[in-house]
Amino acid sequence: MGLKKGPWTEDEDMVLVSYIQRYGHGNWRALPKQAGLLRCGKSCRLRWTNYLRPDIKRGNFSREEEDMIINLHEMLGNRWSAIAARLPGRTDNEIKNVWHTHLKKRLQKPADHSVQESNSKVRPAESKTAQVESKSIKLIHQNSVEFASNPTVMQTIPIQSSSEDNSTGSISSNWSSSEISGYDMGYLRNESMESLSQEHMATIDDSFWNEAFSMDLALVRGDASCNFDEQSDLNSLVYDEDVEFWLRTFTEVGELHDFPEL
DNA sequence: AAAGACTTCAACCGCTCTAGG
DNA sequence: GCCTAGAGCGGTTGAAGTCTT
Repeated sequence: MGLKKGPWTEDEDMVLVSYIQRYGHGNWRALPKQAGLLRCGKSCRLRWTNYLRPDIKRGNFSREEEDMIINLHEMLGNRWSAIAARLPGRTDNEIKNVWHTHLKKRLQKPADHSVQESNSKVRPAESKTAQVESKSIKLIHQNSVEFASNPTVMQTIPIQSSSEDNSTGSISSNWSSSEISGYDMGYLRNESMESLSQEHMATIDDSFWNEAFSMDLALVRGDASCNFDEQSDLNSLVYDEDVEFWLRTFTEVGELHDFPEL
């Protein structure tokens, strides 16, 4: 009712910023009236959170940020706010725009070798090993774990189950933690959830995923390492706490009752 | 130089979630 | 348990800028 729409003017920005600096923004609906703005509270909130907030980082996204978005999107899907929470100074709206205008296209470009390489890590459904990967999630259901996908040397981890069936899983030797996080978390959630039985699905609620995805940012970036010693047997398997976390998680979710060897 | 096509991104829309009464 | 208001979220829109013909 008589409220202004469309782009904000500098004057409006100044009014909004000075009001919030002085009084805060406890009640967005009341704010424009009290500040003397002909805008709805929602518009003020969006303008503040997406543009005027002092901790907003302006300017182009770095390659590192873009890579992070791609990895996080693979894991989280279109949950822009969740992705934004992992990129300090960036807003969900900004990330959403960058995704639609740049990153989606970048992933579709077949000629770009570096992108292809990146895709092969984070888009399991499109990789050559998709069939193996699809199989691997089913193995989780069958009391085993398998990080299969890499044509390099595989190591085998026998999983002790509660039943008589000692299924065998394997874990590839040359995987970095980013591959494990970006890859397995993504396909676990998006590609293969249907592969889990209903009873297992029932045990996976949002709190599980929230917890899982709030893991160390370094893992997402691929800074951390979790390489496995090819020469070693299971007892000397090298792993870091993130890998341990995931193994424990699989244990809980997929009824992998324990990893006695670990 | 002009017109149309394309791209970008701030802002809006409508739905969902949550807290409080 | 129901209702309501406020806030948050993801999808969509459209104005402005840029590129192409």
